[in-house]
Formats: sequence, structure tokens, C-alpha cells
Amino acid sequence: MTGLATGRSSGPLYRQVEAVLRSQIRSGQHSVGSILPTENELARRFGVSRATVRNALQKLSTDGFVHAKSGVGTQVIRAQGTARTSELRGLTEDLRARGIATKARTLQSSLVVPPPSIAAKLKLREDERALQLTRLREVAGTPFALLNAYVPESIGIAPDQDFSGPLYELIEKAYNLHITYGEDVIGARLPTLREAELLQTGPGAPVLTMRRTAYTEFDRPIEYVEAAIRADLYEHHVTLSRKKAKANADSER
Amino acid sequence: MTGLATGRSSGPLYRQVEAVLRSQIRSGQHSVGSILPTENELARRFGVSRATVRNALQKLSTDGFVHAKSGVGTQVIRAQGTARTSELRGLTEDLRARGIATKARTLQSSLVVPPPSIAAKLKLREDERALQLTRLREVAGTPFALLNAYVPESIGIAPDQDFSGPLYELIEKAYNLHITYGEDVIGARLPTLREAELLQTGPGAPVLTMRRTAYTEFDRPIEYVEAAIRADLYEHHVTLSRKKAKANADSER
DNA sequence: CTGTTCAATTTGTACGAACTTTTCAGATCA
DNA sequence: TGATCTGAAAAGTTCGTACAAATTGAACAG
Repeated sequence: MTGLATGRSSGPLYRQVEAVLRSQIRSGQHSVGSILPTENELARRFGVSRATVRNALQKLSTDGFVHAKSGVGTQVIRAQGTARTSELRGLTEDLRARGIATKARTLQSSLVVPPPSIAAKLKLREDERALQLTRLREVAGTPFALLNAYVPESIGIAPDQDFSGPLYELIEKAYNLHITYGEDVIGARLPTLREAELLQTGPGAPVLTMRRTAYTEFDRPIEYVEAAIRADLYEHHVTLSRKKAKANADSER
Repeated sequence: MTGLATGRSSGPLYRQVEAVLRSQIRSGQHSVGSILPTENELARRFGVSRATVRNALQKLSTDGFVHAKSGVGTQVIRAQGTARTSELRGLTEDLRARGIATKARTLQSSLVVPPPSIAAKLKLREDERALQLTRLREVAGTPFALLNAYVPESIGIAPDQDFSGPLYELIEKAYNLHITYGEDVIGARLPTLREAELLQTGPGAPVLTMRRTAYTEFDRPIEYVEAAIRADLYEHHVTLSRKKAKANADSER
């Protein structure tokens, strides 16, 4: 009855150990604040080597559930499974994750030579073209956000297709690219006349602006988006973790 | 001349290996896109075990510099040292990191029983008090942001002290607490009359709003801040990474 | 009672070895 | 030509062992 032997679970041992510990923590079997059994003890109980236990604990640690302290033990610091940092999501994905369905109306879709400022963000050479995509996103029939996206032509997206879904998914799935990270700049201002008209809002009602550059591997820019979002309909959520201020006089940048 | 023997570096071996590889990547000795020598080869060259090399590579991987692929090798995917995700920073820390000095003027500082909505965010029991702190932050003499912070009384911060610096640093250093993560909600609206007056801006000029709950260990709320920031003077920067869509049919939430 | 030393406990680091799974390219066969 | 098979190469996983460093609490000396 030493744990894993009875479970027919598949996959690497250390993931199984991790899963068991995770569920024990979630269920309160190891309460928040308590110290887990020592690594050697866990290894004995699970019938695996200490290295395997450490592998599992390390995962739990980077996920923010436990904190190992030399000479003391490994303490449970949280039980619930909320991610400690939010991941990069497109506007649509974000809303969908919150259970809000949106629909996009494509206003324009054409290949253009983007203005220099945008070409620089996409690291385009002179005269290189990009797909420019203007979309109006709606929630329950109400205009919500005006999105102006640029995607390098070299990515290979055809201008004439269905852009009503999340652009990220389209890029990732259809073109087998993986977006690794993105940089957001969030601000606010009053809408332009055209924006006010399209968003069906007053010229004095502020919009939230979001400029995002998304990158795939090798820091290659894959998309630049400027969004104007009705501030009365949307708030942006971000979860960030804070670095541990450790004693590290080594070779940090 | 097998690398580490010549270097008198201190600290764990795997950190030394990591540092060497990092600098080789940064200097272009291992160019972006190229495949690193195999783990066994690196182990041989550095004169360490493969486990140590893996330990170093794993760090480089989570930092986003390399990507290991089974059956292929470990590829360099970026050379520059920008963090792939931004960490939680207070407004002041954020600006300071960008080289902008600010000063805070404390408008109010008192112990109050916060309204229920805020008490809930701080997980306060009925009648528990919090330090309420209203500050006006200025850049070069220009009002910039109005900050309204609540800190649980149980944290133990005295209401009468110098709050001109970053509140986070004060909490962390003086009270030996560590902020582990925070949740931001960013929106925009028109300023209230009082805000417009204090920020010396017109009633029609939008402000960026930021509500943040910061947590220490055990998910204990340590601070709740509502900020109204002049949108013409500030934009919020965030860098987020995107999860790898791996084949993981295991025990995810 | 107070400060110091010391020893036990626990995680951290490092070695070596072996086997598994994934991936790719070349060889083979229809 | 093209699809499939095969084998080599690489990272992934797992074991066992040993010692180092950090921390805590108990024993001890003053």
C-alpha cells in the first residue's frame, strides 16, 4: 500500500508523485503551512528514489505550492490551483476564458507596407509587406473593441479567410507556429472620431488602448496589434509573481 | 583547458556551467538557432557529470534561452538577456526601473474599518481595521497618480512614518515579509472631480485605473491599492509568456 | 540566565550508470 | 517515386550513493 504501486497511472514516475502530492495538498491532507515529510521519507513511502521525489517537488515549487528550505523541510504554502502568473492571451481568448463569447467582424484585410514605426516592431526589412487586419469585435451585438493587427507576410497567412476566431489560435494551429511571449503596453485615451463611431460610444468616453507585440521562437515578431477597447465594457486582468529576493551575489545580469 | 578547472569561480558547479553557457550564448559563440553540443559532450568538456549539465540547461531553458527537444538536441532560441516575463512591481518601482524618479505626498494616513468590498479583498474579518493611505505621486513636480492603499492592521505598519518611497519595499524590508504575487485589474475612466483637481487635469481627460491585490505567503493579502493615473503621462508595460502547448494528457487541472 | 558550541536533521549539490522515448535520416521495399 | 522500416543519436527518466551547506534545538560553559 505504498502509494504508486496500486495506481495504474501512466507517464513518468515523478509526474505521478507530483500528481499525488498535488491532490493531497489540495484536499488538505497536507494543510497549508505544514511541513511535508522529508524527501527521504517520501521516497520511501512512494517506493521511488529521492531524485524522483525532488523532481516532483521542484515542479510543485515552481508552481508555487510548496517552498523548500534547506535544513528545515518543504512547506506547503498554498493549496488552491490558481496559476500564479497569467499567461499571454489574446483578447478573445481572455474573454472566452471568462465565459464571454465574442464575434469579430473583419473590416479590412490587405497586404500593405506598414508605416516605419510598425515595421520596426515587426523587424521587417524595407519594403517587406505585412497583412493588415482591421476587425471589430462584438459581445452580444454590442461593439466592443477595434483591433488593428499586422502580421508579417513572411508568416504566410492568406488575406482572404475567416478571421472571426482568435487570431492567435489561427496562427498557431494553421501555421504550426508557437507564440512564446508578448509585450503589452496598456494605456487610455479618448477615442478618435472613427473609433467612437465604430464602437458606438460617445467622443468623451475613454477607451483602453493595448499595443501588443507577440513573438515566436528566436524572438521573431509574429504579430503587432493595436486595440482600442471600450473602457466601460472591459477591464484587463493580469497576475504577476514577484521575484524572491534571495542572497545571490553570483553571476546575475 | 576544459573550461571550469581554469575558472576559480565560486558557488555550485551547475551555476558555473550555466554562467559559462549563458555568456557563450550572449557573445554569439553559440549563435541563435544553432544546436548546442549534446549533454554528454558538454559534460565531457566541462568535466562534470551529465546531471550537472542538465541542471544548468534546465535553468537556461526556464529563462527562455534554449529549448531542448528529445531526439534532436538543445537549440539556442535567444541571446539577449531580457526577462521573458515581467515581475510584479509597484508603480514607483516600475518607473524607477525606467529611470524616472517620483515623489509621493501623503494626503491621508489613518486606521479605518474598510468598506466591505475592500475588506473582502484583504480577507479581513468583521471590524478588523486596515491602514488607509492616500498618496499623490508626482514626477518632476507634476501630479501623476492618486493612490489609495489599504494594508491590514495585522501586518503591523504604523500610520505615522515616511511613505514617500515605494510601499512594497517598505513592507518587505521593514517588516520582513515577502510579496509573492499580485493581481492587477486595469481599466480606464474619466476622473472624479476630486481626482481631476488633485491630478491637475481636465475633467474630460481619461485616467488609467489600476486595482491591485498583493499577496504574501499562504495567499495572505497584504495590500490592496486603487490607483488613478493620468493616462497622458503613463502607460503600463507587461511582458507575458505563453504556455507551451505540449502533449500532456496527464493530471492537469 | 545567557550566550556559545555542537550535533542531528533536512535540503542542496554532484557523481556515475543504465534504460526509455522521441526524432530524424538513410536504407529498403513496393 | 513514394511509403515504410530501421537504426543511430539525443534528450528524458530513474536508480543508487555520497558529501556539503543550512538550520534548528539541545547541551554546555560562563
